[in-house]
Amino acid sequence: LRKRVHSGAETANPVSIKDIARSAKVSHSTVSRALNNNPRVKSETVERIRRIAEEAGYRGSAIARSLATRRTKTIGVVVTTIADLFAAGVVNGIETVAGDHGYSVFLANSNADPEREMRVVRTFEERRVDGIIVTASRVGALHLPLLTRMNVPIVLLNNQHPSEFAHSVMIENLPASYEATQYLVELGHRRIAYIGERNGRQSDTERFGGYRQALDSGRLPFEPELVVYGSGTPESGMDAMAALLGLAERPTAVFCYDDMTAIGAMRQIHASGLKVPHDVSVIGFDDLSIVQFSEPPLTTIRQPMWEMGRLAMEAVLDLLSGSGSTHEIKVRGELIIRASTAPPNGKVLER
Amino acid sequence: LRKRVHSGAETANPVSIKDIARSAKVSHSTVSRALNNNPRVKSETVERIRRIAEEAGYRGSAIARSLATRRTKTIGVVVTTIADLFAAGVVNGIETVAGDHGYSVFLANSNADPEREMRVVRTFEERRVDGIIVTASRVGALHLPLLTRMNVPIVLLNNQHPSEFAHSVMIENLPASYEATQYLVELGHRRIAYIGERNGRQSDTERFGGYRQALDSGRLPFEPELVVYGSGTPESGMDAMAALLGLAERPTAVFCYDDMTAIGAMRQIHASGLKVPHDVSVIGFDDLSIVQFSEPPLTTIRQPMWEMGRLAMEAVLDLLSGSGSTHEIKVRGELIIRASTAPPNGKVLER
DNA sequence: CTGAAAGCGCTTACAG
DNA sequence: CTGAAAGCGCTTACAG
Repeated sequence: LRKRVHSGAETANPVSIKDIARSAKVSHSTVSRALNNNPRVKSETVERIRRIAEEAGYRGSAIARSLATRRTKTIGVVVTTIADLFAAGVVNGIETVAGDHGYSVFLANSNADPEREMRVVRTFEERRVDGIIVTASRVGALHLPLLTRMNVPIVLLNNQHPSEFAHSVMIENLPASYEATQYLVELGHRRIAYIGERNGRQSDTERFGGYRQALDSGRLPFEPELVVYGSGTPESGMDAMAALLGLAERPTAVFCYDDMTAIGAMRQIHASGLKVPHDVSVIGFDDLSIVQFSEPPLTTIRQPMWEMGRLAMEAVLDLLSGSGSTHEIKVRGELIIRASTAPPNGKVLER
Repeated sequence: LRKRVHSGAETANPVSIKDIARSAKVSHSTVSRALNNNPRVKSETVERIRRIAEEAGYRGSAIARSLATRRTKTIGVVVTTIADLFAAGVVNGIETVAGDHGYSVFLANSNADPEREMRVVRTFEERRVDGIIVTASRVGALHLPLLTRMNVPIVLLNNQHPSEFAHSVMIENLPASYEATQYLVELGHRRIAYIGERNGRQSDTERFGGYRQALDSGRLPFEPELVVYGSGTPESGMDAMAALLGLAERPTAVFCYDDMTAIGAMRQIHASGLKVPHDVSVIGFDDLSIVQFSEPPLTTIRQPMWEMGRLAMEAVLDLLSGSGSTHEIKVRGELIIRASTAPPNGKVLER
């Protein structure tokens, strides 16, 4: 059996509206109307044309339609990297509802590289995307003005600078972090650390804020030495945790900027011969699908990633329908209690 | 500060080639040539036109260009779900090299739903993508004939049915699985289990094949009761492991279809009060970025996901350049030894 | 209910 | 080196 190998050169032309007009002995205008279910064309004609189109394997050109209608039914999604369960979850939500509404999504990684970011903006402009969703990326901060120029709806998801130019979907960082830290306080912890994210900007500031407020309302002193920074990777979480474990008086609990950091923190604790939660309790943020299977299963704040993606896409759709609304959607996180948290030194909580 | 809220209705037209032709007092043909660096146009003219275009914020329409050139510089990527570290890693590789070559990627989730799969195929046809990459999806199996009809290069990545219609990038399952299992044999294990993936088709068959061959060459009997099936999720890995632990004589080691299954298996072992690797050694497959931080860090077969994505995209580019080559790319897995494997009962290996 | 015509914004032979 | 013209495959007023 000889392989059917495609070569770029031999592309055969797909059948067009004209071809089927010829077969049906009508004008191509009529074909267009029939295929678009225009009520003005006789239903028999519609049927006949559809049948012919079907037989001919006709597939309308979205390109030509876009040019004529000036709508591409396309949205651009930019993420720092898709190889990250948070971004992937969000994109999954976006793509699913986009598809349900006849929209296709262009996915672009920025890799936190300014040049790539510029390229992405440019590409989306040239592709004439109808809308843009930016997920937790620096693109928003740096190039929002450029994106804005395109005059299409832009929705920022957990982005650092929800400016006056764009709509947004954001997790409510502060109350969630407050709740997480407060839970540690209630368990009886007195030395609670925070491992932040150096490049987390507003998200980090807010999560830190919730931590700090919970300490205050628990009447615990704020100890600067208990706040260290990573970069949102397990490796950096390990380093940060190592620093905390090296303290004269080490913390008995640590609240982490995100799950990846928490996973690294747990690894470091174990590598140091200590146990989670007996020696150190750990809380993450995100509730990535895997952390319920970590050892021990991780207590964390759930961010409904898929839903957030859905909300962002729905905001775009609403804006495209001409609604003049402003979308500033706040999503609540939820504390999910698992086995990585316990009273200090494994003592049972009393009161 | 009043928010600038975009409404779908008010879209302003971007500046076109005609607008800048008017400013430059040349024909739009000349503008087109200048912008495309056609050597026939006088370099001063080119410069002047470029400057004007720059000032006017001109951004050429990829839509119009696609219609004229019949090339969209677009490729369609279909995955079962992007919310999966394997798919996400592959897509990251694809998108990065696509972007480097001026291609944009349409991402579509099939969610293993036949209707969605059909829709994806249809969409890619209408969008006139220049090429398609299908990642570990049933789409390949079910709708390859439909995709083939489009007459564009199709590259299957770890797909079940690399048929005669498409090009492929695949991990070499058998030697990798053989190596993993053989490693367990060398450690001294005599009862080695395999947790497969019910829907894994060819991949599962091959990984099982490697397992089986390694048993043979280690002169170990094949015990059907030591082969159980999950579905590639941690939950299913837990169930499968529970079944193995319930055996009269339980295995001392288990080779898993993938890392997600292995993570579930480890969780179950720990939940049963046993230890990895002391009581049961575990090996996964994939080397997802997180498993080096699992407890204990997971021994696994590394699949170079990003590279595989790159290779798939490069194959598409090669085919688009008119090469008549056939691409059947085999990638070798690599055994990464970490702490989830040890001799049975923690005995030190002797010999 | 249907057709002829114009137009969407480009590219590219064909002339000069 | 540059322009006029045709065409890519659709949609959509405008007529009838």
